[in-house]
Amino acid sequence: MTAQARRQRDHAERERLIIAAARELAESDGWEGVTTRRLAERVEYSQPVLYTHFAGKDAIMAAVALQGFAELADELRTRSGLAAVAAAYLDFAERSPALYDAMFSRAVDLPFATDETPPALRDGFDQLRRVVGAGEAGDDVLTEVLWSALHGLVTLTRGRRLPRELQEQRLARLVEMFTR
Amino acid sequence: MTAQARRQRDHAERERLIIAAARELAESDGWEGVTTRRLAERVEYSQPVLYTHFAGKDAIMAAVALQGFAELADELRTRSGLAAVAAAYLDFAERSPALYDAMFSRAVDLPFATDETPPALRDGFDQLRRVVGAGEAGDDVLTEVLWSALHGLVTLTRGRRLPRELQEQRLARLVEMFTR
DNA sequence: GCAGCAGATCTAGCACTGCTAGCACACTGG
DNA sequence: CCAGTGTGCTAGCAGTGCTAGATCTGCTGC
Repeated sequence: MTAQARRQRDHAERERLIIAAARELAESDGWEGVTTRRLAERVEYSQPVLYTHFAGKDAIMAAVALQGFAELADELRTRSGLAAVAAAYLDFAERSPALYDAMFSRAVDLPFATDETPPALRDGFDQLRRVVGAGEAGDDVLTEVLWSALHGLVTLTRGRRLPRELQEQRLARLVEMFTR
Repeated sequence: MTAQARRQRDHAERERLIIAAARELAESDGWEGVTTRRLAERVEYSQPVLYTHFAGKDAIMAAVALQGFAELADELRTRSGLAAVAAAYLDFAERSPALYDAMFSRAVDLPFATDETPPALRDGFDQLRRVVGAGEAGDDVLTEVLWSALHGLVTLTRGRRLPRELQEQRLARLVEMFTR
């Protein structure tokens, strides 16, 4: 029994290791640089081991994304006011681009906007809703618009479609529009 | 001379063919479904022929994107008013998802937001600026915010992060914020 | 009209990707 | 100490973008 328990514990520990390694690798080389071989080498196992933990590369990205949802929600929760929360959102995306990609850009097999949506993800959305104007009808729509604008700023900037320079001004304008 | 001229003409013609085939293939199977082999088969040549026209797959995507910029700018130009232009933008993205991806989401080797930015791309941005409120200082920033919001709506919806259903309401809210 | 050259095109292959089948080993329980 | 289970490995499949070298076509000058 203890042997089996230890095995389970080791298994879970190795799973954390894989997720952490994938995240680091993605953050330094981008997700296209995260190959099963490089990842396996990093955790000092052979590739097939990865598949005893995850169904495939997509599932690994989903696991990393899930971590990100929790972290983002936590960071947003500590701020009060629309300006601070929105700035924290952009800052998060800037600080952890690969993590942000896994969460919001990459095609990943997670149930969004349904009943089985992960709590952490729902939590992050709630943080946005909190500062948009509480309680009124149609708030979800307004929150979604805010989210879209923030997400657009992030992706257009990262994709070099928008220069990084004036981002503060854009954020200020956006916040202004939502506070009137 | 005529022989060489004809050869150049044929070459240009085949290049158009490749771009069209890539676009069709991407629109039906997504860009990850556009492989050099499938593309070559479609135009009835071998893969290496593609490399006499383009430096690589990225360059092919860039060529397709360039077409898209021109088409989008044309469509936006025919509308008047913020609501109509914004709706046309979303409609374009909805109708040609792969084209839109090449233009705004995929990592593509095109000079954005610099002096050598393709005229067609600059033109599209000008169409947005036209309806945001003409002439005033800081209009570029405001236009960029609008663009970001539209882009965010497109990508979050396509990535299944937002359900498609309430898109008209989101658009209406967004337009409302920009018209006050 | 023909020889020879030049350039365009193809076949074959490289190094890589995600993923999997099947074997070997080590560790567990008796 | 032995049987059996289950874990992890080696090797390989089918596919990717891209390229080197041979081949073959068609033009050019005699």
